[in-house]
Amino acid sequence: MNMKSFEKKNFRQIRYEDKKSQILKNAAKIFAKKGFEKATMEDVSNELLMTKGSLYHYIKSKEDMLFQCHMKALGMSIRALEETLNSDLPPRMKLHKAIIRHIEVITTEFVVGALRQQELLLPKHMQEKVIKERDKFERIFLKIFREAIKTEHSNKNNIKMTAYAILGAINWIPRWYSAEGKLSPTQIGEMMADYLIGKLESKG
Amino acid sequence: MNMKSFEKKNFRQIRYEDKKSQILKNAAKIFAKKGFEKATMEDVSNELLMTKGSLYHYIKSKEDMLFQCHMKALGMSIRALEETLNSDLPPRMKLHKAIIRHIEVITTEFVVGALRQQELLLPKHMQEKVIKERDKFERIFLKIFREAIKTEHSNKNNIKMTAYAILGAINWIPRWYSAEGKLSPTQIGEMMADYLIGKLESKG
Amino acid sequence: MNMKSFEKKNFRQIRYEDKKSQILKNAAKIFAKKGFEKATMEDVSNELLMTKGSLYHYIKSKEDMLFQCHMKALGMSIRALEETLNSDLPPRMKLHKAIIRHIEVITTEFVVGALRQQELLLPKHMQEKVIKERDKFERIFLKIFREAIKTEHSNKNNIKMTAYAILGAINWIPRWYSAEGKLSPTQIGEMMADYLIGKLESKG
Amino acid sequence: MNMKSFEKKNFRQIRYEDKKSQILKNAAKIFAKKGFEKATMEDVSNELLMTKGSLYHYIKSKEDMLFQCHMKALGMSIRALEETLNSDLPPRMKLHKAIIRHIEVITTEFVVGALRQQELLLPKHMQEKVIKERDKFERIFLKIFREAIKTEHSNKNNIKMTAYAILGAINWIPRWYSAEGKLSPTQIGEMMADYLIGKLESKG
DNA sequence: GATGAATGAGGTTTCATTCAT
DNA sequence: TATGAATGAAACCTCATTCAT
Repeated sequence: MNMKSFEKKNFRQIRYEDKKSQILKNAAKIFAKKGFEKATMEDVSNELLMTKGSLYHYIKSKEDMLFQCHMKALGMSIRALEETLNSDLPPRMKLHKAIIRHIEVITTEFVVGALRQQELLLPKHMQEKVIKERDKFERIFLKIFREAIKTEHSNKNNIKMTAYAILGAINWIPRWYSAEGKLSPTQIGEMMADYLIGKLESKG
Repeated sequence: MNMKSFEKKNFRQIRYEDKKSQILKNAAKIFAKKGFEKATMEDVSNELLMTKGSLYHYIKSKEDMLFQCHMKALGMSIRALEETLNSDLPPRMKLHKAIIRHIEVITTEFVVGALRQQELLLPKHMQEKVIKERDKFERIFLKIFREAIKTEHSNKNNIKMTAYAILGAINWIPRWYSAEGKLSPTQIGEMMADYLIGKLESKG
Repeated sequence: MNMKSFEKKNFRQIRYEDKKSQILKNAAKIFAKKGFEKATMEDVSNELLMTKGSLYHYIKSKEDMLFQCHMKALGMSIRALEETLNSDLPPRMKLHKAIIRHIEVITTEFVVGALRQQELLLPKHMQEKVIKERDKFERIFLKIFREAIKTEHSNKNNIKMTAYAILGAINWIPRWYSAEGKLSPTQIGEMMADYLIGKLESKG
Repeated sequence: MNMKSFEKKNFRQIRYEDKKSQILKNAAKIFAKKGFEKATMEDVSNELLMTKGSLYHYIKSKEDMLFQCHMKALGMSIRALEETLNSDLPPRMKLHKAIIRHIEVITTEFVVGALRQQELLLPKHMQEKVIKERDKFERIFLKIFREAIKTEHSNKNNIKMTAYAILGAINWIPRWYSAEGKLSPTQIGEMMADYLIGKLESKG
């Protein structure tokens, strides 16, 4: 393979990845809006101005599409969390930041939020991978959380449940958040973080 | 119509309502487990040891079934809330109780929790009614909440958002709650309530 | 279950089996004419004056249909062979009769012949069952054959290969046999048998 | 066109024919293994380490591919037969040789055998040409056959049918022949020929 | 010549719903 | 009331073929 053909191939690969990414983005949007089962492959292809058949160059099946949306979305959430984990902030601030960042992701990027509801619809073997990834997310969050409350005396149940309470409060946001509302995601994040962490402090 | 036939009809009505109720209960269970679209009418009828056709003596359509499940589930939640609202407890305790009761309902009764995810799948005119009912629920909750924190100075955004945070934390529970876990719904309720409104109480 | 409902159920079962049988018969005919893959479910349903969907009350899939055609056809061949095996004819005559009967089956009944070509198209797990059944057929034929030539000294390879030669000559018949031709299946059978085992008889 | 470009073109033509031949060979193999309809153009191109698109430089369509496979295979069979016909052997030996040669071709070369099953799948106008070629094959075989039994008194029906019996016995071989078996194609040929011609002699 | 991308027609299958018995 | 049978719309997916690069 000479230089030219290499470049050419590379170029095509990029085009391919771009398109695939674009497909997943739109698919996620439509799944979020209509629900996975109600959304048809034609809905997705129409939105992208391609034909149903073309879609199948980029994805293997409708379920594969949902699966990849999930993984991409979870990947985003995880990355946001890891950035925060690896930052130089003091533990309490890390938690604060983590909450805000997650809310930002969940409300703005990639319809992450709405997808959170649709794991059920994946075939088992895909579900397992999604759950594994979701667990990874929760593990990181729990780590940040634990460090933030290290000084306080809480039993294990308490810790885990409180963490879930926080995640629940956050993950529920897409159910009532509207992009047209008065508050920006970041503002909501600030207020939520204040409330959710404030609760912790009151216990100390 | 003589006495006898009247009674007979009445008896039939009861049988009818019983059966219908039983159908909805089972349907909800299956919708919760497989998702509305993946669940077939045959799944539902098999579970009830009847045939697909018979189902239609009791319900109008599959969507109607989901709709009624929703309404029944929301009705339960609302009733639990109203009982609390009308009780003689002090405001702070009412909120505490409301949270616990809602968690109990959501984790034990009628698969209420899982259904919360599936409003999307109803046709618009049904969705509206469900949303109206859900709003009713939230209004009552908000009322209890506001009375509980009356003495504190919070702006409107704060209040509503905090209420949503609480509801989110609760409504998310079915996503991680397992009936086989160590903690009972009531225990979870206690701990959640402590975390979510503990500070309020410490101040109150 | 009272008498009436029992009868009713029985009646329905019979109707069901009848219809299924009819479906398989027609399907086999169409598969034989157009080939399995070229034949569409619509072809089959049209021929039967039903809708595509109705077909699926009786069969699980297109492949299932082909599979059942195979089994039914093989069953016929085997039954014809067993009748001959269990008859009181002398061994030589049994073989003679077996050949004729098989030719009759293969040319007249149920398009057995044409199907013989299409095992390939079944998924592996079905193929195995068909092959098992086909082996059963060949075992019986071989038994009849061996008994017919017991007195002659032949090595094992010879015997098996000769049997296959005979089966091949027969199974190939549907490729050139035309129902409009001058000779009836039975006549063809007589002549074939004469040629294929004539020498044996002259010796016996 | 100067000398150089002429040679160049010639060279290209050869390359082209080579590639085409190779494509047909592989295609036939795959058609034989999976069946024409189950085999995809991608199966074929993968086997050849090219892309789907490239295939179309060499063949016009998938059906055209099957067609050419058929013609090539039949051509082989015919050539083998003609060689035998034109040889100096005595008539009886010619028939003997013809049978053996045909078995050799059918079991070793070019998957001829398996293709024999798939004429059905060609569009009518191609089918006709294949049938014409197949008839040519049968005519030559019949000629050899007739000369071999000239001295014997047989009616016309007898002759044709016996010839078909022989062809059937042979053409069925690929259904049970396995390249790993103990007997070589030639050995099988010898035994088959002995049996099939032996039968004839017994009638004389 | 070679290839990745695009197409679209056509196939199988599912399933909510209706209906005659 | 109950039910097996029938329906038909709609969905997903495949794949031979074409085309621009």
